[in-house]
Amino acid sequence: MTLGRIHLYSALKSSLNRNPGIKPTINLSILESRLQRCRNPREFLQIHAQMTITGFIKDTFAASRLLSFSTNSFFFDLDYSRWLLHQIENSNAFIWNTLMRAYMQRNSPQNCLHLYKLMLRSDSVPDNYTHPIVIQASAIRFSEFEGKQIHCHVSKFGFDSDIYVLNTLINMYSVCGNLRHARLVFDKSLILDSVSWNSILAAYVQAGDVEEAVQIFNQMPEQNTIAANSMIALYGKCNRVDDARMLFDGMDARDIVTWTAMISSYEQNGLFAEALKMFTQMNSYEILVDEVVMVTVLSACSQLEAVKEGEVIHGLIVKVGLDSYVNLQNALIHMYSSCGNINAARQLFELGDYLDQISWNSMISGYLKCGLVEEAKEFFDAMPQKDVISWSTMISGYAQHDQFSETLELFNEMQVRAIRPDETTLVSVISACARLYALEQGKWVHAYIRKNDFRINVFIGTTLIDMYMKCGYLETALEVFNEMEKRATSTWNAVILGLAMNGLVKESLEKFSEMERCGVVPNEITFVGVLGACRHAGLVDEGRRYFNSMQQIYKIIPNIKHYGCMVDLLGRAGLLNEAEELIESMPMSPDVATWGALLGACKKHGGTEIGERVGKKLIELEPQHDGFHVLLSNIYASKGRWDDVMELRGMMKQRRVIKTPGCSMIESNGVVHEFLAGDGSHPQIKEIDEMLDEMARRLKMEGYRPDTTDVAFDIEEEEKETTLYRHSEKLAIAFGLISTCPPIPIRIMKNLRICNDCHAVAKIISRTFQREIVVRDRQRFHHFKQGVCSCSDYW
DNA sequence: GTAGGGTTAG
Repeated sequence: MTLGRIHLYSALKSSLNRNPGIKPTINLSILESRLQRCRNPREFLQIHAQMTITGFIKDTFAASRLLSFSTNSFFFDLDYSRWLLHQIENSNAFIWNTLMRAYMQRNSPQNCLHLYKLMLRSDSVPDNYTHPIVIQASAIRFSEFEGKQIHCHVSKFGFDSDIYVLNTLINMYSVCGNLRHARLVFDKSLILDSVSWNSILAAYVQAGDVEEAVQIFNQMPEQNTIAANSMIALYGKCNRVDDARMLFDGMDARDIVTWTAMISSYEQNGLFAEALKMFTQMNSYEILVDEVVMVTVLSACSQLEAVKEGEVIHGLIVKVGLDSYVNLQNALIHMYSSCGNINAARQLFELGDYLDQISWNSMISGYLKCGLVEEAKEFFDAMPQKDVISWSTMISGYAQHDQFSETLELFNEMQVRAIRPDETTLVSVISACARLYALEQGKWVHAYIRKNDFRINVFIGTTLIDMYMKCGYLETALEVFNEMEKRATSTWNAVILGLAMNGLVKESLEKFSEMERCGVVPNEITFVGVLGACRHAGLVDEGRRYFNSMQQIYKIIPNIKHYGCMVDLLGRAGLLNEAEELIESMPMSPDVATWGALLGACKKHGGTEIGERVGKKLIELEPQHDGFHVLLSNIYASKGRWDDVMELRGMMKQRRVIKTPGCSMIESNGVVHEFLAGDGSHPQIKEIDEMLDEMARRLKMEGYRPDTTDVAFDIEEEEKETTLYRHSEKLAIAFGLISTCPPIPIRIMKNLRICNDCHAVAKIISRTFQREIVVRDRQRFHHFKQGVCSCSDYW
């Protein structure tokens, strides 16, 4: 197009040259009036040709009018203006500035800077307007290197004391993160105006340095609205919403930015209702709303799932004509889908004129939020363009809906398509590995992270620790922890929970002390870990102490999980009455898990009276739950009350309660093998049987007697032993002995809790076969080594 | 020509 116009220009010029007789005159006032009427490139080119022929183009001011027009006209692109600039013989700084500014307006700082270089090589000398433009260009490119070079030019050309130049320099250094230089320019500057103060304040605000920002703000000769607005926003970001509000209340001139900053402060601190209240208040002052405040308020509605308020705001957006902002469209899509109204979101999406990648991605996440995983996948597959976030949204969506195999599959597909995942994607993938116990996959992702230079940030690190802990890889988990530069509370939590889960109770509680010493504030989850640690080791007194200090020192109100831990801790220690009293004292209604803990304790400690009561209650509450029937039946069985056992089994049959079969998994050469109790379906069952016989022989030599107390069937002792003998974990151990070699531990995952007998057997096997055995049951880990278990037989 | 508010996708 540009070339076409230039050809057109040449044609016009030569035609005018061929008719020297009709050489029209042109002067400044004619030029102005003709430019004013100029509506298309042809007219413009005629003017240009005329100016060239008449030599009027040599008039620098006239030439600048021409160029300026071209940069503002919609029918020329800047390549043309640039060509035009090179046609001008007597150009000056104003002309160069005009084009450089035009490049900035069109978001092209690189062209702006390139032009500056050309300018330096030309006859034109930069003026006081030139440097602010190019400094801004390097700021937009976050290029401190370029900015510094221009800073040198500023000195060279003697603009050291131009306040515009200095203020732009402060801004550039602050944007590039060089606070020190920003401050240096500020301090050296002899004239400071409100923009200088606002700029240096902005530097500290951007860096999140509240203390320094407050100091600057207080030193300011006059605290203007712009500065106060930034301070409100900064307070909000630093969780100092009260300070923000105080400043807000003290202001006498508030504009839309002030209100937005305050509303967003509330929002960032989770005070969504307060944010909405502020918005209502703002409207009563008849302040004109804009798209920024609307986006903020819609986000509050999403968080509150306040669809009614969201609809009102939607109406307002349409009424004031802001509905063509794509950001607002997206915020609306998000709001509706967060509130569960996927149809409204879908409608907006389908009717939307201005959609972008975020709109598409928001729809995927909308479907996922509404639990429509398949629809999300269909939408994902149909997308014209997928970016990392599309992939990551879908991948984490699968993970959040417990579809872990799909998570890994989609991640693999991403690899096949050679799309580089980002940290967030990896977090979902690692957590899926943890949930699937897919240790090999998880290790692969860890290696992948290292190989591809991903930063192990807090999230990735914490997830890796969690995965390794859940897979029983303590050392690697701790290695990751030690290598991390930054640790959040959740990171400490992962270690505390993980160590406890793996039976290292002492170490777990030590980590908690270390956390306190490091000044990291524990949260609810930390205490779930700490109390869980106490529970695993039966540390009743410590447990009570932590339970109290959690409330008194850290002001954490115990939740149902904390109560559950305490009930379990007390119950397992045989303090059945105290456990039951604690349940009675709970402010919230106890859940099934809490009663279940008590029931388990009753089974362990023969608390038949409480057990029967609790068991019956639980069965009433959850008639389909197999575990409670089994526990109660075990309680009856241990007392030889076979009639009650039979009755219960009849009831189970009648209610079609299916007892979850014990299932153990073991990974060998990257393949996961599954064994059910009494399972004879494995292709290597013959060898497994032989190994089981060998195991039995050695066990006998060790003087082992089968522990049949967990077998709740009214059958002969010998038969009980046979049932025990084929428990899924024993099959898996036998297979592990055949298929893996020392010193690699035999790693087994079990869906239920390990029974007394298998526990005893695993201990002996670990000694007589000189093999480490790691069993992860649904509660915790058991590391068997040299005849001892990490749980110290307390579980 | 320089300075302020933001979220919407994981």
